[in-house]
Amino acid sequence: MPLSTKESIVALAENHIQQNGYNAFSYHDIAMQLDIKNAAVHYHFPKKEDLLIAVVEKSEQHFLNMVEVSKTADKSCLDKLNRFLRIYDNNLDRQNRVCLMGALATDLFTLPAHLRPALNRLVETMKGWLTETLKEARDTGEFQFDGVASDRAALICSSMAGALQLARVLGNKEYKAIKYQLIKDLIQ
Amino acid sequence: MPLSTKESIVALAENHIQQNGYNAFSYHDIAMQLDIKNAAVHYHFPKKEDLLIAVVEKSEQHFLNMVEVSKTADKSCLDKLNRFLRIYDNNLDRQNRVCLMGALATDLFTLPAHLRPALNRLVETMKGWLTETLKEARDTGEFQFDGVASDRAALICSSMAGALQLARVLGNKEYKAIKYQLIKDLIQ
DNA sequence: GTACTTACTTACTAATAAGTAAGTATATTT
DNA sequence: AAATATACTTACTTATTAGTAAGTAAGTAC
Repeated sequence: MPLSTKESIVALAENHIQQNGYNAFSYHDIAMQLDIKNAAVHYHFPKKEDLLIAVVEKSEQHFLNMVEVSKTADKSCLDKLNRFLRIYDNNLDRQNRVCLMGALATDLFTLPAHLRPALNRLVETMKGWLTETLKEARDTGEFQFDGVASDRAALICSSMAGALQLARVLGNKEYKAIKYQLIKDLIQ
Repeated sequence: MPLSTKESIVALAENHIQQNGYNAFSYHDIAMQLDIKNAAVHYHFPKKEDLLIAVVEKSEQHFLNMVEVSKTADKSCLDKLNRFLRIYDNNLDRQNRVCLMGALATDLFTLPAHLRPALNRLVETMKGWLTETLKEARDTGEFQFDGVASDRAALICSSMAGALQLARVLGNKEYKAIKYQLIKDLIQ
């Protein structure tokens, strides 16, 4: 089924944010793309921060859906990890989008305060799932790594966020090199 | 000696960019901080992009100075690596600044085209020096790691960029965990 | 069929932005 | 002493932005 106007606004806003950051798009941009007026966007999301929260919450929902699919579809922890990393691959493929955390981190202190718990929740959810996956993999002997699993999860999240950004500056080859380095460090 | 007005403008712009991004500061902000007028900033840097280029070039110069100091001051490659990582530590200490690459990556495609070679040069310079340091350390047996040294250097650059961003969202504990994980993976 | 809701449009406001043109005071050069 | 360069200020323009108030057309509820 086609997206409602409201859903389309969120999808376009997400894309703008991950393409150029929160400050680089206006309600007018989105209105034009949907062939509606500025005020129609305000009807659905009165303040720009309402739209931002919706984008972050949609992204968390999207991740939780991925987790559900993973439960039945992935047989190994490497499968799970690869599914996780595909989130970043997809961003790279969509015209070098950066990840949502990376896109919002720089502007974070200029953004409305109640964005922060929403973003924190999203990142904790992602890092938490990755931590559990790493623990499980180390228990079964599938992965080997030193230190605390949650620290390793934080390293992977920050590396991938940085990799998408570095790819913009140095090229996409860098992204792949970083990604395979991270995997190799786990399977040895 | 005190900074000239021109130098102060660059220093303040750098700080704004790494604090809140390129789009979140105006010439008016800088003028106010220096108790001069809007147009005085335009006198020194006619276009905002001129100021941006100056910030990136100053940052590269700063790095090259660090390299010179390192040549005589650092006895081991671990000393060199720690000096490199101190760049990021200093950003964390200065009210959770993100690194310049990370700050500009999100907005990159909205920025004037001639910013890109300047930023590319800065990042290549940093990555190049880190690559040489890693090679040297592996040759002497000080560090151990798999794969190509330049890939490992890319991983460290992206991880640290991401770590500063993740620290904003999840807290500074994450930063330290990521940093020590990276070092531990080299010295084992 | 009347009240109410949904999803908008029209038409605006207020604020902020980058950038410019013209003028001025002070120092430097010739 | 006159000309010129430096480092600004004053006063402005143009463009863009988030946000709003009031109106409307089409559907839904009762």
